[in-house]
Amino acid sequence: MVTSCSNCPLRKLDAFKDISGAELTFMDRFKTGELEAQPGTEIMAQGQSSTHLFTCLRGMGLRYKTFENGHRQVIGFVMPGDFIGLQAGVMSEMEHSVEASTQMALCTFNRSDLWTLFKSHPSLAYDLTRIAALEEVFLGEALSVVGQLDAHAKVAWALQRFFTRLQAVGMGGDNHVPLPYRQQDLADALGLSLVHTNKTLARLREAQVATWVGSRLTVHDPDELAKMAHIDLATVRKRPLI
Amino acid sequence: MVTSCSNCPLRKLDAFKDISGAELTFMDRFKTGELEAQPGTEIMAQGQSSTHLFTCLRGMGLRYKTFENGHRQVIGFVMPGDFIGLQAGVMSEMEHSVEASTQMALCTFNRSDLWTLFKSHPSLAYDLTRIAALEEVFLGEALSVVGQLDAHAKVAWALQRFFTRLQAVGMGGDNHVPLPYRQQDLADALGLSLVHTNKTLARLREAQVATWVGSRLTVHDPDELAKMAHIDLATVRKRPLI
DNA sequence: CGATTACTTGAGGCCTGTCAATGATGGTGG
DNA sequence: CCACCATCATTGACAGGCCTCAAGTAATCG
Repeated sequence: MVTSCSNCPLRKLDAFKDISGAELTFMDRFKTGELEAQPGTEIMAQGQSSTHLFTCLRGMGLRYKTFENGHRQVIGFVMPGDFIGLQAGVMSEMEHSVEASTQMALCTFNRSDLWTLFKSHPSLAYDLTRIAALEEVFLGEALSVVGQLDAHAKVAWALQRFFTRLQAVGMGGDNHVPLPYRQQDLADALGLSLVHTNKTLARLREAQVATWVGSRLTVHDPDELAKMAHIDLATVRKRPLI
Repeated sequence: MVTSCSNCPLRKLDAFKDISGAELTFMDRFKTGELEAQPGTEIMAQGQSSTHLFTCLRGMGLRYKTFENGHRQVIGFVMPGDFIGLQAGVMSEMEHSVEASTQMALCTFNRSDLWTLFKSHPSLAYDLTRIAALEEVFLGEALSVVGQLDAHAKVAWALQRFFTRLQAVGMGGDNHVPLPYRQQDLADALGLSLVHTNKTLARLREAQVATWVGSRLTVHDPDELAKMAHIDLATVRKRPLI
């Protein structure tokens, strides 16, 4: 049973931009199907091209790069509404891998239809560019955090981002969200060791600011968390959904 | 005296993709003029929108974000052929600032014409998306380097990237390129202190691998440099020029 | 119920930051 | 023409944040 783009549950959310009826109709043709991915599955692989592009419909995953020496950098976390494979779409291949952390449902598109999208629906093309620019903004912020902040602020920033992003897509209650990652994932995202990440999380827990236990992140003091993250208030942007 | 896009000296370079005559004609109309920027000048400011977009024609600059606590993260370095202001173009505002390090010549475009570009020239829109994706790739790589490598490898990576990128745009001789930045800029890009960056550069110099003195970077041993940078050989991509 | 995976906690060491002082260079004004 | 100042590069000493090593607990699974 495949949900049509017109009935997409994500599109009802406030976090995503509205699009016109004509574009919705195109999207329904653009979408070729759905794909279920099991936890631990690699959805796209670094250095490979792909005939398919995806949008995350349900579930969560992560993007990462691996070095030849075994080190891993988590580039970002994939959540409902995220587009996957833009790099494979407009360049020869992906520069990072994408892996499912939970079970995921993905909308699939044909890469070969992308050019049609650009030719016949410039507003969708514009949205796609905006998505790329948003990704660029996020990476710039991540780079800044990893480069300039200490471990305490790094972890606070990550939790803050998780919280607001997941709230925006309607997951979780008023002071908690699901967070089905491992501490190792967070450590690899922030350029910290697992041990130090663990100890930093413990401090945040003891300070009654945020508690991340068993796939659930509870934020007791959002203001304090944002303050520790050294970020001027979260520019929550409406994002295009493709 | 404004150079037309058809005669753009950059377009002759091997580093940039060719485009069709029709698109060149459009580019000539799209380009509204040129702008000279003096060293130290802020070209675009973090948090502001802009009516103009730019392409770097000559000279070099840098992109950076500043924290409220005064820390600065250099997001990237601007070189000839780089597009500036995509974020301001497709979103409300820039998330980082851009500043001239040397005197710069910039081609200027009207932001309001961007939509026309998307509507009438899908292949240019495609190129623009590709530019955004390339930026994303670079930031992902930078994030990985800053997050995972030690100071020695970080500096080696940066010098390696400077060298190949500047060679690609035809600046410098066969074993040297101009590098008109300050050590502080590099330190802020890599998340290192100025002092440690300086000492690391000294080690690379003593090891006869690369020497960066007085705005000139000389690479004595490219292979060793790439090896120290822990990067599987530099995917040198042709990039779109807009 | 042994094996596996993830989380937790302590101890010790090193990489890198901070502080501080000196040198080198270039621009400016008396 | 030289004293003065500002900017940037260099070098040494010292401290601390974070990493590594190591061991133990908890939870899940076949």
